[in-house]
Amino acid sequence: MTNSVASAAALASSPDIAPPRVRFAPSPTGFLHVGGARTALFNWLYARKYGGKMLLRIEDTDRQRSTDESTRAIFDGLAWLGLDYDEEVVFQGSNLARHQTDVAALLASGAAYRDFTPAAELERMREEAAASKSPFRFDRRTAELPAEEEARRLAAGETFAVRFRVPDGVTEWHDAVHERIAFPNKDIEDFVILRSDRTPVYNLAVVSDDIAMGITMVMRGDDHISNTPKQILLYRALGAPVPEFAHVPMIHGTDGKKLSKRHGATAVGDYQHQGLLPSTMINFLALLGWSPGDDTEVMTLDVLLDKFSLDGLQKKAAVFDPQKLDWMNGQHLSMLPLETIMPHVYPAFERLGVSTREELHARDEWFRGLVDLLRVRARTVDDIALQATPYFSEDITYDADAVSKQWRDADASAQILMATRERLADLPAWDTASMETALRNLAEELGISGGKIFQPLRVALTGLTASPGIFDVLLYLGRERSLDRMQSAVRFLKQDSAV
RNA sequence: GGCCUCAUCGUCUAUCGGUUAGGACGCCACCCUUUCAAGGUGGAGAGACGGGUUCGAUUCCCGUUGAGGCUACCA
Repeated sequence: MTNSVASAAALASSPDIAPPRVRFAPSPTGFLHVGGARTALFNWLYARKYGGKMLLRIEDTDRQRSTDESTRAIFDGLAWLGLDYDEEVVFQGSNLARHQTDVAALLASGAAYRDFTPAAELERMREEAAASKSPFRFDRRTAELPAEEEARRLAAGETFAVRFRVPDGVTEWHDAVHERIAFPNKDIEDFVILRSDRTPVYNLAVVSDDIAMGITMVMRGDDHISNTPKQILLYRALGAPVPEFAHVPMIHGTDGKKLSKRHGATAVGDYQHQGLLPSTMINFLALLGWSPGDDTEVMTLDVLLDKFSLDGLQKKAAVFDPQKLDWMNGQHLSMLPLETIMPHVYPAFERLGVSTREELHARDEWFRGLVDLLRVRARTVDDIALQATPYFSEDITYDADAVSKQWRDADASAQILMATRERLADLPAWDTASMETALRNLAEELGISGGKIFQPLRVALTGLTASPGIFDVLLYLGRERSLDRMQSAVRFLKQDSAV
């Protein structure tokens, strides 16, 4: 919401908090995952609802796995969904100096210490612990090194990692979705905050950046719950205010396991290319792990914004149901203003080779009318394009089932088709009202039901048994093409009965 | 293994101590109807288990079970 009147109205209903600053912080190591997109959505809704700021931070500190392509996919995905953000995008990798400064401060205050234990040695201890089935916790062997020994090893050029000195006690917080969560500090080991190559580890980088960005509310997946006590400890040691936390539930696949590639499309881009509407994705994702509290289901972004509140956040993981997604897209397809869906329709026609953008624009009014006719019976924009094929291609292929069902008696069908063609050819005007009058009269004269005429005609015109109303089909196909198709059908039927 | 989190129809959810436990997707039937959709009506379908607290528990507490997450000098 960029509209100031609207945001002022939203503010009036906001909780008694200062405008929140939230962030979406994906790591660019794959495509924008639906889970990530939902986290972004909730953050966005929260920021926009309460007049706050939504920031974007790319956590690219893992040089091995981070790619520019992936960063672009995140930007593209957010843009497609219509989730914008404020201020400059922050790239975590460029904050290295600050991260190191923060570690130095922690070292200076005694909140952290140097650990000279070689990685291989740590590995060995971990394996030993695993073998004896006892939990491994760093034994603090280097937590209290005498100053002179430390100086000596430093001078000798020994490498070291920096570990946070976890204090005694219990670390707890009030989570916006889980209420109170507490971790006894004895269960938290002295975790590494700076690697021996002087690069920061995740928890330190996140806290350092969230402090620098002035983040007041951290909303993220609940797989981060166990990172939270470590981060809270870091905030305190750094002398910074601890933000609020909201841990939203995970999204699972149909088998109850964490959503992954096995479950099919998990990248937002996949759905975009399958002809899903962005408003559907938003609507569907919002309802996974959040509820407006009433029975409203099909919603556009502005309605979502109106209804959103932290209270509706769920604790339980939600299963991603592709069937409901499909249904919802069908709802959006028929409910949204035609202008809103048209931009998504043109690319589908091109992608599926049904038509070209130039051709479509050349007779845009006709095209929009056709889309309007088809959208109510489609579930994706690709469906629309596929169903529109008979109105674009020169040739027509008769579906085998359609032929055997509706043209069972070839001679009779040909007779009816010829009579039908004659009446339509004589029509003074090509409009649905005249068509209907003419054909209903014909049916009465022949003493048959309308369906006996409409059904064979539908096959002749589209090759299929399913289509929009038959008069609309005639209208959109046009007089010439309709009459041609009927002629071809008669030819086909006569040939067929001759064999 | 340890720590943390979670638990209402197959799935998404409503319920904030008292309801014939409501809605939606999916499934089935019927209606509408020139077909297919859409729409309408109806149906089958749930409080994991065991203890408490209470006049009364899906709801509050404890335990069990199950599920998920974390457990790196990854993020």
